[in-house]
Amino acid sequence: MTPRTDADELEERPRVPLSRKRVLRAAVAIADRDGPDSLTMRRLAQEVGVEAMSLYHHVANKDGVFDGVVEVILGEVMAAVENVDAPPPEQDWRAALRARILAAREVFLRHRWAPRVIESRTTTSPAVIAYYDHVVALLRAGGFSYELVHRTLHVLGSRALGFTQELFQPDAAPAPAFTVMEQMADRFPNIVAMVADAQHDDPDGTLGFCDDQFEFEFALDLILEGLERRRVASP
Amino acid sequence: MTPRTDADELEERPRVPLSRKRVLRAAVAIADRDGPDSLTMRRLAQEVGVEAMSLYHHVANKDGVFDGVVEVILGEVMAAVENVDAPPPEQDWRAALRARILAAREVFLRHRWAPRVIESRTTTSPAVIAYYDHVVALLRAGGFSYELVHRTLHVLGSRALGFTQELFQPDAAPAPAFTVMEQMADRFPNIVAMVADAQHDDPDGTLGFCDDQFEFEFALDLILEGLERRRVASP
DNA sequence: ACCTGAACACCGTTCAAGT
DNA sequence: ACCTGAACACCGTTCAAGT
Repeated sequence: MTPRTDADELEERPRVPLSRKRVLRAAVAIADRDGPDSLTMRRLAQEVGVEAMSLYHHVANKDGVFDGVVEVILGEVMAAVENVDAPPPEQDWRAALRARILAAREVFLRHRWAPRVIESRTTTSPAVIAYYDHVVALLRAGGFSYELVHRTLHVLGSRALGFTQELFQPDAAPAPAFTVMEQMADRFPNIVAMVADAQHDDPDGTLGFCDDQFEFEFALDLILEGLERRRVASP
Repeated sequence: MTPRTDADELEERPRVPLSRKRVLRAAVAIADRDGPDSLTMRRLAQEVGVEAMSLYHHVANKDGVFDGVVEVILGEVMAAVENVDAPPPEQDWRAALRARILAAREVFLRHRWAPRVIESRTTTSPAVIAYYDHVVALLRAGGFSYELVHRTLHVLGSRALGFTQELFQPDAAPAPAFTVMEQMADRFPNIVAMVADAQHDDPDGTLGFCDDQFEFEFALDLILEGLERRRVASP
């Protein structure tokens, strides 16, 4: 890739022809800035300096845009995972997988909207399958039977890619005021008590109630431990 | 509830006034039949025999419809969980929670589109929070510290409600033909090998490659085991 | 080959008007 | 109070026409 190409792709000169890659990069940029809901064909066309109908020469339709966006994100995941520094899986599969998952996770911290888009696809992207293919290889190298590999994919689910879709965040509202807590206490007494207990341990709230990274690693390690236990138990 | 009321609600007489409950029940019916994407205000109005604009007297807007749909579904979950036959959590928290989660899961097997709708809500439904409040109470009765309860909610995630959103189903295509397998083998050699191994164990394919219920319980038990281990380890 | 303008069929939602 | 018809501002997508 020459410097000239980069410059042409960044500036919006009518000369450089529209390409699928440029369309998809613009789509990711819009989602990063305003979220995936604001990604419309008209807006995307505007971003690349063209009329909406021109996009259809490079993508089949709007679903095709989202499919392409998933490809782009998984390209970033693959790059992050390949650069990981970890022991070979034959020696320590747990450390090898853990390091890769946490590296993949960093991509989704940069694109927090991406999990939702990936889960919205009706057919699984080949790029996602390719990622899981690598996970299968790693687990096999770590001494897993195919059967246990298969179960592992189900147990990990999207966590293998480095994200979990939380549908309930106890600390969604950052440290709600006491009055709000009192109102909530009627309907959700146990959760309110749990939050109050955590605030007792950390009165300044400096740590934040949910340390996402800590919680992610806690859950991941619990699961990896259970898998190792089953691996050594079965021949 | 008298028989007369039931009849009035089933038939479409102009006499029985529109109500929020009737709107939401119709919304669930449409989603059950054709999926949540086909749930539009105009279609929903048609289902209850009214013009689209009349709906706005009973729901704030389309988001309000989906919020209400989540309420309806969680009503079914609560009913299913209350009828569960399990030991009290003080005696065996694992059996108590497991039975409730599997009961909740049955609701989502009846409404397979519901997980997607629940996860699409930007603010967590109070009905969902109420469900998790019960889970917190159960774990506390089972001897969990508030800190471990909190972590448990993160580890379980939506599995506490009885579903997991799989983004990769190895058997999505039911037993792909050999030629397709050969093509896939280039890109996904390890997954293809895994599927082939499973077919070797079950040549007729009668079991199906992924037994959803089996996989769900395998993952759930692995997690519950890890949680119990941590519960007894911490004071 | 690539891009465009006008148009179509659909949305969610508003508003003033009906009963 | 509850429901409606017409209208508005937006979609994704098609099509025939431009260069």
